[in-house]
Amino acid sequence: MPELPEVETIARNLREGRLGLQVPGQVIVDISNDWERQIAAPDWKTFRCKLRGQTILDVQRRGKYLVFPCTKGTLLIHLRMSGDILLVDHQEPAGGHEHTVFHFASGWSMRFSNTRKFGRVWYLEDPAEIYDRLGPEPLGSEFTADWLYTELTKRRRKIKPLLMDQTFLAGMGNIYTDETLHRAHIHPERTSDTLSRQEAESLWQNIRSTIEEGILRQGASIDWIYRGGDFQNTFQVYRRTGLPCPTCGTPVERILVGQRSTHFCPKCQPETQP
DNA sequence: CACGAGACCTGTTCGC
DNA sequence: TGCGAACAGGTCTCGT
Repeated sequence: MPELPEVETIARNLREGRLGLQVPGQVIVDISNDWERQIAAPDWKTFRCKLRGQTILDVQRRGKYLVFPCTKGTLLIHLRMSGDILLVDHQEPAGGHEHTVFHFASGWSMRFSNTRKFGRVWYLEDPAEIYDRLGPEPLGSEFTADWLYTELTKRRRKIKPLLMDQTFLAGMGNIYTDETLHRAHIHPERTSDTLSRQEAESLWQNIRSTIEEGILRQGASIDWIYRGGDFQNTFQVYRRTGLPCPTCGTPVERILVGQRSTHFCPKCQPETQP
């Protein structure tokens, strides 16, 4: 589910107290867990032991990871497809999918709701081991049009799976990739090294503007997972199969690319370079 | 190196 | 109405 804009929104909400509690400054008195596989590293016992008593100093984001720097090490959470973070009073009855709960000294709990159990939690002395495997941030200064063009040229991969490869670029998911490629008029199956300099420039521009708009709109809320955002109201192609392309009226098509549902306009995004 | 298939999970929606 | 199939915002591993 959550891609960069949704994770960024959650991080800001937790950091700024928009869910009723500011997480920075909270002291973790204990952690409970009813599904150990959710703890990716270290093992659950060590995780609980090491994190108990620590203070959360901040809430940040890197790629699609939520990052909680603590007194000693760093807590990281990846929400994957169906994860969410809830802040509630200790007394609040538990939902059915909250497998890891952080109990704060303030009487509040931070619960990791994770319906499909894909999400994972880490406690690391040094988060570099996660960061090192991630590509640049789309809104960061290392991600330039020059860099993108050069890197596209070095590979011969379909553009959509490449943009979603977190080691290439950190944060793009299925929604934002489909919307970005539509805005840039690039077919999702174009091979990366066939993009012209001008197309790479447009792609760079549209990656940034799509992500920025997603953050401004506080992400997308679709299906039964409501996150408060309204980016879904601006979708041009994502999950709009058969509906007219807002630009040219041609029905939006759905194909599979890299096993992922892919939506595009066959007229605005031709397979061959115009 | 690039790609496809399968795995990991539960819930909702769709088609007959 | 009921029931199985398809599908869902992500990532990992394995085989070709």
